[in-house]
Amino acid sequence: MEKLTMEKLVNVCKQYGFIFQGSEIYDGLANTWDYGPLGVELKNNVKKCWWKRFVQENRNSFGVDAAILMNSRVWEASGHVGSFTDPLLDCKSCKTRHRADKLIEGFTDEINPDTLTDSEMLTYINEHKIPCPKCGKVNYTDIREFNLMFETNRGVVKDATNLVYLRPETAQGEFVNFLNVQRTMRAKIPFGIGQIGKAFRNEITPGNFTFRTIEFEQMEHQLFCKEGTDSDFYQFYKNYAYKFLMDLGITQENIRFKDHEKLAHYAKEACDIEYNFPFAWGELWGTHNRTNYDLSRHQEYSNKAMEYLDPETNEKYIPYVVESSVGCDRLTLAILSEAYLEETLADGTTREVMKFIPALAPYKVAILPLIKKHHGEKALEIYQNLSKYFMTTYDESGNIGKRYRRQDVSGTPYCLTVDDDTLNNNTVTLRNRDTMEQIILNVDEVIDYINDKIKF
RNA sequence: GCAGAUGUAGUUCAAUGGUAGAACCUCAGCCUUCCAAGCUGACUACGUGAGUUCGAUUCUCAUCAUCUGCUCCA
Repeated sequence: MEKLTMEKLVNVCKQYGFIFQGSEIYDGLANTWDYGPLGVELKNNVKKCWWKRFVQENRNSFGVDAAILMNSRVWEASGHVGSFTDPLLDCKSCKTRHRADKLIEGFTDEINPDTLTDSEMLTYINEHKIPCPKCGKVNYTDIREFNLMFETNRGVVKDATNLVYLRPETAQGEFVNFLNVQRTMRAKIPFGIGQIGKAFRNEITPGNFTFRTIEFEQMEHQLFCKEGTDSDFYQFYKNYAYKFLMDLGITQENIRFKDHEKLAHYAKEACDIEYNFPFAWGELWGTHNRTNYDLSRHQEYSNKAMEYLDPETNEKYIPYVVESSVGCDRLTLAILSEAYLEETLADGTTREVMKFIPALAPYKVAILPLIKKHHGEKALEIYQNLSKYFMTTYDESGNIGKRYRRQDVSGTPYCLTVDDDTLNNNTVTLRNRDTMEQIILNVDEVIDYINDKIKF
């Protein structure tokens, strides 16, 4: 089968109700996307599975849902106000855009561009005649700072004193609540805080479908531990993430580890799991050993002790943090591209099918009356009952084969047909999307049967 | 933000300086006891704005969006 193209995937998502362009009737807004009826179910299921694995199933792990708007001093402490900006300049000769700090970095090791102001960087570049990487000329515009944080204003009057930011990452919400969680949950180190939430970045670059968007959802887990145990936990969470992806049905050939060549200033160790998206390999999941950088910074900026008192040794220390961070939208995109198949069946016909694992499937079961006139009433009755337990859909339009195909491309793992036997003996036929096998069940057994299959 | 390409029903494609056809999909009806069958009918489109013109979906410009490549990616 030929490789799935991004264009095809976008089309399928739109056509079958997974993902639509944001604000579409107004010609959209670049890099925003809306999840449709099937997409929101899929994404919610992704979140449920993650939460289960990273919060629910670990007695030393706790969830939070922090506010998107935070005191601006949080972002001063995190470094985002100062350095979440790109110093950009354009080459006037060939119209390419470059980062001033990267130009200097590539030119010399003698000077750290982070210590220079914009005008000093520009002066340095021009004095040393650092050539444009594209055309080799030295003919640059001025440097313009581009801050990736969205800004808004608290209160009715817009001025600098009430500037607030939409959070560019969710992690700070876990850090600032470290003490609250530790105290209220009586947590002992090592313990973790998990969070799922939106973050916002004013990206200027286009982004392959939902891969890079200006508003996105992160699923993050911060493990607070003692220095010395951090590297072991770092290794553990790398593998834990990998295993989770396998369990979601991602194929091994499509993911790989990639260690960061250059570490961020806070990080001791950092590794990405990349996914082989239809457009290219792309970063999906980061595992970072952030040391005690974040909590130390918050201690410094807030003047609150971010220390943990070890009850056994009476030792006080600022914990190390091992972060496991995955983009929910990217993971959902990976799952979508993984699931879509154009399949040739044994009888030579073809079908489009979304092969999600049952736990991720938007609808778990479709109720199909074989003949609308004869079986519709009974089928609706079954629908009403099953929909109390899981997402159930109902379709009475067209012949039975057509309805199976519709469910195939929606990713519904089970189709339940209601026929004369249902009316006479209370049995239904359950058809499996992947194997095409049909089994006969008593209608009362269906809930238990499906609940067992959709367990994650 | 740069360069290139693209923009006609939900989708895939036509035609045309005198406002557009089809197939599939969808919906309704008939038929149908298990994998896209058949019959009848219905709905739906020239991305947006300006200019040229008697008249623009068609030509020009702008804009918006998407795709590909740069660039970027704590």
